[in-house]
Amino acid sequence: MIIKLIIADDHKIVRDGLRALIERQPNMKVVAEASNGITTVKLAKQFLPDIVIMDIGMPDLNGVDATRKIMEETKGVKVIALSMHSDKRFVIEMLKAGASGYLLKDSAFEELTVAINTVLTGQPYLSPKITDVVLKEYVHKLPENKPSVFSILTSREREVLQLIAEGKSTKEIASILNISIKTVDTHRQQIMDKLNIHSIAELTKYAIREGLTSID
Amino acid sequence: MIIKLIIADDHKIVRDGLRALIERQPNMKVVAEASNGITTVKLAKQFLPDIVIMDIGMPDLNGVDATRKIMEETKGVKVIALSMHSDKRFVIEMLKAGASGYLLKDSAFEELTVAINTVLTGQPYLSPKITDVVLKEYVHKLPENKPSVFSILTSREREVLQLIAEGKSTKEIASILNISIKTVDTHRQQIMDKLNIHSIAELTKYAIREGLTSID
DNA sequence: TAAACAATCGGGATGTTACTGATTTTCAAT
DNA sequence: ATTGAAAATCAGTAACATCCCGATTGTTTA
Repeated sequence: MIIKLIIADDHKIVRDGLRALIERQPNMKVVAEASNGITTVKLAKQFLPDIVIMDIGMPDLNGVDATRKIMEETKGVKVIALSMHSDKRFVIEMLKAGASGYLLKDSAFEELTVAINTVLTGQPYLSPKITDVVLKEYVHKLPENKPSVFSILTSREREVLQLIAEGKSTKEIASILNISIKTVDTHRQQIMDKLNIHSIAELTKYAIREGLTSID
Repeated sequence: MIIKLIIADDHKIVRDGLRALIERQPNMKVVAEASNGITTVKLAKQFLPDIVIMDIGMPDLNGVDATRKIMEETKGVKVIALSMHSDKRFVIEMLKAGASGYLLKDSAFEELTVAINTVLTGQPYLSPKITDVVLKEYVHKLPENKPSVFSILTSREREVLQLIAEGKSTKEIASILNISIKTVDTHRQQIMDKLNIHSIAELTKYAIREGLTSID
């Protein structure tokens, strides 16, 4: 039995590469390719493949919503997300939309074949780096529907983080908040421990991602 | 005669795909792969390939500066940029750095083989969509709307800035670049003076805006 | 050739951070 | 009202980072 696949990615050379890799597998065949979300949905309905390999960042219709539509409008078509983002919000949204797998583009091709075979047995497949993220989020969400990623940090910690990400020095922050430098130190330490981030640069990126500061 | 290539891209599955495509060409061989800029330069010096296929957005050292280094430190090694950006500044800087070709990831693989063969005859190759951008720039000599990081900072300064924005400490940077901590200090000071930015957080935001680092 | 730039390094004063420990405040639950 | 947990506060000390000064060497450019 031949496994039928559709490849959806907005970069043709990436599709070409994936097709070359997949067609080295004797039991797999790429029946169609798409470079945007709308076409992907259309082709999925038309070809009813076993698997759609879905990039997230695509024009017209993003991979998440394309997945949702495929789930609504077809039966038995599984979606495996192939993304460069390990951002937990993307992962969660993709899984909510009905994806059966989530792979990072960092992965080796062999991981994709494992993912395809796993997904076809009805089980989900996640990249190891992704599993961690998802489990943490899941555990956090169990007791209450707290959508905020900031359930980790206290409001004071968020204040301090924001000021750090705005480029303020420890001394300046202490002055702005009318507390001692040592207290600011401790807050920063606590923030870094909680987030497992240990540089101002990465802290800044985190704050940007979470909307605590802007890039300007 | 076999054409020797090095593939540099931070996504393993993309490298896997490109390798699969290239190795279907009987006269081409991938002699090495790299997932960051510094390794790419090292491997180029070591293997002296005919062509380096170079992604622009890579950790440690971006594709533009990696290209510049390869031009300085090797002879006869051609670089073909493979980028998802058609941003004018990236194209111009990449060509100034010494790249012989600039392909968009939208391109088909066949275009890459054409590019490789063209570049080996000593001629440049650009994706059709790119040609337009470049010609306008050269013919009309439009003033660059914003002075980019490439015109303000030296290549060494950009290296240091990128590592700072990736969260590396002064000590780590000194170790990575094999220079003294004091030199890194001076570079950072020089960077901050030139940009009139005086915190790691704002430096990080600047690096993000200029494409020297990514938000994840 | 002189001037400017790039890359390298050092001394010394000051500021920041990591690690450890501790006190006070707040506030919800019993 | 008391207890317990979390939050917010602060300090000492060693290591590290940063700022401000100056300096050397090689390369490029006017």
